[in-house]
Amino acid sequence: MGIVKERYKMKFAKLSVMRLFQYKDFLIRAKSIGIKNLFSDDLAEAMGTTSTQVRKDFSLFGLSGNKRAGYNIDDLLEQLNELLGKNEKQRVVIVGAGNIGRALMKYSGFYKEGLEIVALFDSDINNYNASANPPVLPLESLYEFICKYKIEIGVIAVPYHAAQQVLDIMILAGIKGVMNFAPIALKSPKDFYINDVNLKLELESVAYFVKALKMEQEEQTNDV
Amino acid sequence: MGIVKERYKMKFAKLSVMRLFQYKDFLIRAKSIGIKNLFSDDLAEAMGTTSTQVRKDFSLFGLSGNKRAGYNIDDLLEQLNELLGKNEKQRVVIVGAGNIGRALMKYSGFYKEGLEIVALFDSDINNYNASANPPVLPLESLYEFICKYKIEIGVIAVPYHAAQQVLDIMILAGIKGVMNFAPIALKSPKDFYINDVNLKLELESVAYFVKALKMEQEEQTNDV
DNA sequence: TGGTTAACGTGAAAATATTCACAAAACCAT
DNA sequence: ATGGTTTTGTGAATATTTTCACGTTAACCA
Ligand SMILES: NC(=O)c1ccc[n+]([C@@H]2O[C@H](COP(=O)([O-])OP(=O)(O)OC[C@H]3O[C@@H](n4cnc5c(N)ncnc54)[C@H](O)[C@@H]3O)[C@@H](O)[C@H]2O)c1
Ligand SMILES: NC(=O)c1ccc[n+]([C@@H]2O[C@H](COP(=O)([O-])OP(=O)(O)OC[C@H]3O[C@@H](n4cnc5c(N)ncnc54)[C@H](O)[C@@H]3O)[C@@H](O)[C@H]2O)c1
Repeated sequence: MGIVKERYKMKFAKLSVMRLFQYKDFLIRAKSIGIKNLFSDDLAEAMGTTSTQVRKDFSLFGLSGNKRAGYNIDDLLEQLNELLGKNEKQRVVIVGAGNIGRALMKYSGFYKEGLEIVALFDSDINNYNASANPPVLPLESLYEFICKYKIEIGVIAVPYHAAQQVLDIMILAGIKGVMNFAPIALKSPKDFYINDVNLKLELESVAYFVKALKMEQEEQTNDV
Repeated sequence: MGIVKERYKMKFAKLSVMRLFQYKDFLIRAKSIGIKNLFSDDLAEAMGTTSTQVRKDFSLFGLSGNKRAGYNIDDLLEQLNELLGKNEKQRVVIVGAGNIGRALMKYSGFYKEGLEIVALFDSDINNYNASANPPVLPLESLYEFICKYKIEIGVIAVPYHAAQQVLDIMILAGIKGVMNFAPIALKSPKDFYINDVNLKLELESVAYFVKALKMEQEEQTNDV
């Protein structure tokens, strides 16, 4: 019964999962500057949330600390790594070696967390570079590559009109989840995970909320 | 009373706002291929949501269509542009001319939506390029630039240890909201809007949920 | 050593977000 | 015109997430 409940939570508490990853990053940093223990208050302060939220997140996933002494960073990190699966290395392919694809490729932070970008794929012959590390390969070899190396994670960084076609190849070849930068709602089987990252939307929304804040202030000034 | 309610909703229905921007993008595309009208079902299908969600979002913001005839794209786009503020041009500065900063700079899609990237700033002299368009300028000129051109929107694309210091300059100079790529919780006044975009987190979470899906399937196979 | 108390852990309550269910309007066919 | 059908618009219900409130417990202190 308890286990079923846990599974259920794991499936639905998406936002908690996201926060756990963030807690982990902060803990790694705290550890690196010599901190050994901290309280839920400290974590909350660093993460811009509340101590209740921190403890609730931990509670949902069965992570525990010590009454009055807070959390031991080493213990907590061990539990988090277990839970979040740092220990298995995950290989990732990126399709689209343009602005975004290359930016991700050059970022070194993924590797530390067990995510290895093993290859990029592009349809433009001018972008091929088989001897680079990671290599940029022709789109035509995508299917075979995924099958051969049993890749499960992909990134879609192609223009929106090519995104579904790329995804279809990935699904057929055995990929189970993607991070998608193309601004389009992709179709996939139910047991496939898509994480849409729409950077235009993210920036537009900043402009919107800035305007909204401004209007709110004007209103308050005009009131009373 | 009605207006107050609307304002309240505008402030809190963040996810609805985000979806409105997405509806808008889809409508622009639909219009460009000659479509004149569509139903909430069509929109829902294209966006990967439900028609109820679409109508509810519209309802919250007072957007309306025609019973039985659905929505006229031109009308709807006009209302959306009014609401989401396409009509004002917004100038944006990016701090950090590295992988992410440059990827954003090269993306042409912002301009169409009234977002103009007017300059990048960096602390590394090797990245300066005052004659490029947009120019890459020294960090030292950031404060003055923002003040001079009354910029309100910023992007933070620097390493995490530099992010707060960059934000502090921006706040002081009059910026009102940022999109932040640095994986750290930034401190800002209450009337400042921060949109955190944590790409490592987004990719890690794909790996996590793929694993979670797999475990779920295994469980189902073992059950019965 | 036993009382104090700071901090955790977690049900219950509140706030948000989504989905349901259906009335009302618009169009169509007759 | 009239009845049937389609689609919108929206309160009410449900689901999810966050916050509150407080019991519990282990560390510290006198
Ligand atoms: N760069 C940004 O800041 C930004 C912002 C918002 C959204 N996006 C979205 O992210 C995606 C990628 O953007 P970008 O700026 O990197 O684009 P880009 O044009 O720089 O790169 C796209 C790459 O995909 C390749 N490509 C095209 N069709 C392909 C196919 N069928 N298979 C394989 N490769 C193919 C192209 O050759 C190109 O190298 C786009 O969907 C874009 O809308 C990007
Ligand atoms: N590239 C990615 O795929 C990726 C993925 C996840 C997170 N991020 C985050 O996004 C941010 C930017 O990443 P990136 O890959 O573009 O990094 P980058 O190292 O390529 O670029 C950072 C740029 O910021 C400049 N800089 C450093 N300190 C500065 C300061 N005080 N003021 C102005 N400029 C300064 C550097 O000179 C450099 O040009 C980082 O915080 C990183 O953690 C990036």
